[in-house]
Amino acid sequence: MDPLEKFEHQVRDAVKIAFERLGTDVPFDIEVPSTGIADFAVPCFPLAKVLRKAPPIIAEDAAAKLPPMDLVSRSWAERGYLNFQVDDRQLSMATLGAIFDMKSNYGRGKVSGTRVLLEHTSVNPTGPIHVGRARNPIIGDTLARCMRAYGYDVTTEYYVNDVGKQVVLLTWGLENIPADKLSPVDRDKADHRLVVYYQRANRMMEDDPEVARQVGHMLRRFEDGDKEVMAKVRRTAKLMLEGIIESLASINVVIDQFTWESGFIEDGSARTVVERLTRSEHCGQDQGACYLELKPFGIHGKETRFFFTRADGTTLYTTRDMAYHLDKFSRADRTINILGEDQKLGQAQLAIALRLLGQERVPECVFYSFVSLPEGRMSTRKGTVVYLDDLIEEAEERALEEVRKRRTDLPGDRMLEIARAIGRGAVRYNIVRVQPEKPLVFKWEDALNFEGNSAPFVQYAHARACSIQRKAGAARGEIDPSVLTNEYELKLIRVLARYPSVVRESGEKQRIQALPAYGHEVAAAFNQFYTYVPVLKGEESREARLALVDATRIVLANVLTTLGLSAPEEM
RNA sequence: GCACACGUGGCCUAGCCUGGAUAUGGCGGCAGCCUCCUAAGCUGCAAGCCGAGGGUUCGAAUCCCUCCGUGUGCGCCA
Repeated sequence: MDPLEKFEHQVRDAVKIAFERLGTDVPFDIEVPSTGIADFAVPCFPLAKVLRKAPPIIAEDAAAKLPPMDLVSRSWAERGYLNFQVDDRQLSMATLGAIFDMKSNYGRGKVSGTRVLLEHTSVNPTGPIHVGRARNPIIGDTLARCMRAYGYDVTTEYYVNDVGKQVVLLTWGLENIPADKLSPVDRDKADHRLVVYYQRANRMMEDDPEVARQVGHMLRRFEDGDKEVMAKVRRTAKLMLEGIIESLASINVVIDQFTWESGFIEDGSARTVVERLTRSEHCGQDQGACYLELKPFGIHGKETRFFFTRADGTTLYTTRDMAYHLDKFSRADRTINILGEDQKLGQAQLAIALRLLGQERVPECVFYSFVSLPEGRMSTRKGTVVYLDDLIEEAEERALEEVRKRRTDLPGDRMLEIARAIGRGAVRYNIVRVQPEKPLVFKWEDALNFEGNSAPFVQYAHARACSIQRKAGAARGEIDPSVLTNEYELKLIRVLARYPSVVRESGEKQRIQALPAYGHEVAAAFNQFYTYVPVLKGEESREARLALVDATRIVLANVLTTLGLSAPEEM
């Protein structure tokens, strides 16, 4: 339930009537002025041509022809715009009414029943997640939450890459490298314990042709479908995955399902894709390897051929990915992939190939730019990586310092709990607040920012609201919103009223960065209210103000939850 | 070379899809605010040819074209 809806409808109806009285029925826009000059505005410029009059005159004329509106307190013409200010009392009642009716559901859209399969993360199980890759689960999980809030039936999925040289190499390393030849493990966690084998195996393969031969042999057995090798590799991937899942859990990312790449080899569906593609008129062969010529489909570059088998007939990653997408289409109405920008060409090729298979559906993709370090690109080999686990640990430690400074009264475990909420939240918030397609340079000072536009800023406002409520004691009876008349109260109410439209923006249009921005706006409006308007000593306004605090608390909690952040009751 | 993205005060960023009033916030800087609900807060000040140039339009940060800069891709890798 959107409290602003009925106001906008009334404005629209009234403007339609006014324009008709001026002799036109051209469609018009209603906008929300960014300057805050009015609640709604209708630009009259497009009518100038039709009515052969200057826009300011049209606005004046139309303003004079507006029918009476009970939800609007003021309407006026200004610089070619028709402006409207909604009635404060009506708005307060509608907004607080909607929030108290819906509580934790305030802002949610209608349940649509549309099944969405959202694939995200899907990092190769060869090492711990580093902050470059961490953009993926954070964007994916936040988008999933936003879409659920808007009413979609969302399932998240991780596509586990347990096929190919990387995991085979890691598996070889686990079997053949004695523990005493390894560099020390920096963290007692499955992925960190295993990655040293991967790094070591990589070096050994480069230096020693015999190792390369052994790994090559293992890979061939794997691709021939050797059950023993496949099971071994899968076990390795599973082990690594445990560590990755643990890291994800620490930033509140939970994945609903895991699909294993090797499954598409086992069940023959990758093979079926090959057979069907081979029948395409665009299919060609180069020394036994099959490809599609994609030049006619707008693919540019040095290589326009899209290979889907090797010379020995075995399938490639993209072939299996096609089988995976056909499987996804059978399970959901919409499929969304969160991918790094390096996947763009691959996805374009995939989309064309799927169409050649007769598929009308194509996956929707959200691409994000890479996170780099000030000194350049992250690379596991060069050791220029920051692991997500290290970032989280650092964030929590920094947060704990801050909590200790402020709250000497709390027991240690409570401090730790709050520090966790803050540290982890700060990490997520700082990733989602910028558009995915913008490049991101990782800087500790930004990632650990606890003030201004940050998660702790929003969480702090929530904690303040809770604190007032704790001190207020028993709940009130009926409240009269018409006593909420000062500028801080009204500003806050106007912000709270917009939440449903922000959920629509982030969930339907997939612009998740709108949500943290809105959270900041609510918190800022509340902090101003908090500074200048006494609540507990609010005398005859006390009950109404307590209701406003409660409404704000509900909205802040809803925003935080949808962002995957916790809403601490004290900080 | 070709393709795709990004370029907004010293730094980071919203707005771009769907053109409209004075371009959104934050960090940093400067100056203030705690006998009163948690100062992770609040107030004020300084700081912008919205990468450059052209076009479309009554009107362009927003749409189109060219150029410059940065990133990414163009494997019988995954």
